[in-house]
Amino acid sequence: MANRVRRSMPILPISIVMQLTELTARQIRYYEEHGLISPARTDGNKRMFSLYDVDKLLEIKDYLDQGLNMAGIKKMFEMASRPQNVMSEPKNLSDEDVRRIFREEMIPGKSFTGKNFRQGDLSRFYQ
Amino acid sequence: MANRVRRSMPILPISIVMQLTELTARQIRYYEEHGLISPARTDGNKRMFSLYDVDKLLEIKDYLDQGLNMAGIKKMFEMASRPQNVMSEPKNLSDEDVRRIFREEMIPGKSFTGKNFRQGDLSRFYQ
DNA sequence: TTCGTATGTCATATTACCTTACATGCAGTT
DNA sequence: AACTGCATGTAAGGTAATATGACATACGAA
Repeated sequence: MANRVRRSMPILPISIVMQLTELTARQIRYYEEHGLISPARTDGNKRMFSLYDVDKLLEIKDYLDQGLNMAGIKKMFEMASRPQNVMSEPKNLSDEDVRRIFREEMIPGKSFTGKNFRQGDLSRFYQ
Repeated sequence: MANRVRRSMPILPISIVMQLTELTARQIRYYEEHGLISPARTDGNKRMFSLYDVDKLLEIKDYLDQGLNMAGIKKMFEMASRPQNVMSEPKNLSDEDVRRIFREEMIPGKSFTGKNFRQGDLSRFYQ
């Protein structure tokens, strides 16, 4: 379907991300400082966030509620970003496969049903 | 489908709208001055645009290319925002009907196929 | 030419964001 | 109780990205 804004396009200023996530600027910057997100920057050094970043911030909130710390959350993201080794057989995945899997499993909004993603967080902003 | 950002939510600063539409700030403000768009404002008076606003700006560009002036474009928007009188019979539309028609015919992204909307303008920002 | 329209450009003001630094509340340790 | 580390609050000082208003300009129509 061709009618969905690119989730990776940096279009949101921090003020809007604060509203969408109910996080403070301090929190958002702190998470960036610890490598959990990497928002784009304008020429003038202002952070610009994508919808993908917003999804990630909501995940971070959730993990924090569950008692994880920065290091733990970072690990979770690292795990989620590589194809998991379900069986022990070598899979012989091509780069293209990896990219497809990443897209389908990691990027929220593609398959919202995976266990890595909670449903309903962004639902108030969708119609 | 529940997975589309509310098109009416003001989330975009003017700099991003400039990129998305390839309009200058001057142009965007001028169109607002003439009542073609009505972006929201922050507490500090900065304009914040919705995706709906972006669609409208792209329409304005198109109409300008076709030689319309501000007044003409405004009329077009007024026309598009009311249910057109296809047959001369009284239709007995309920308020709910009117709202549905408005949604389906006016709001871009719902039915992108109507003659009121050009396809492909925003396509580079969608996937 | 003169006029109107859409847009460019500049000056000046203010907001929204930046970084840095220090403060604070709390959970575990010792 | 005192000490530590972590996540967050908060304040100071700097600047990018807006805002408005005024004047300039290109161009087509009268």
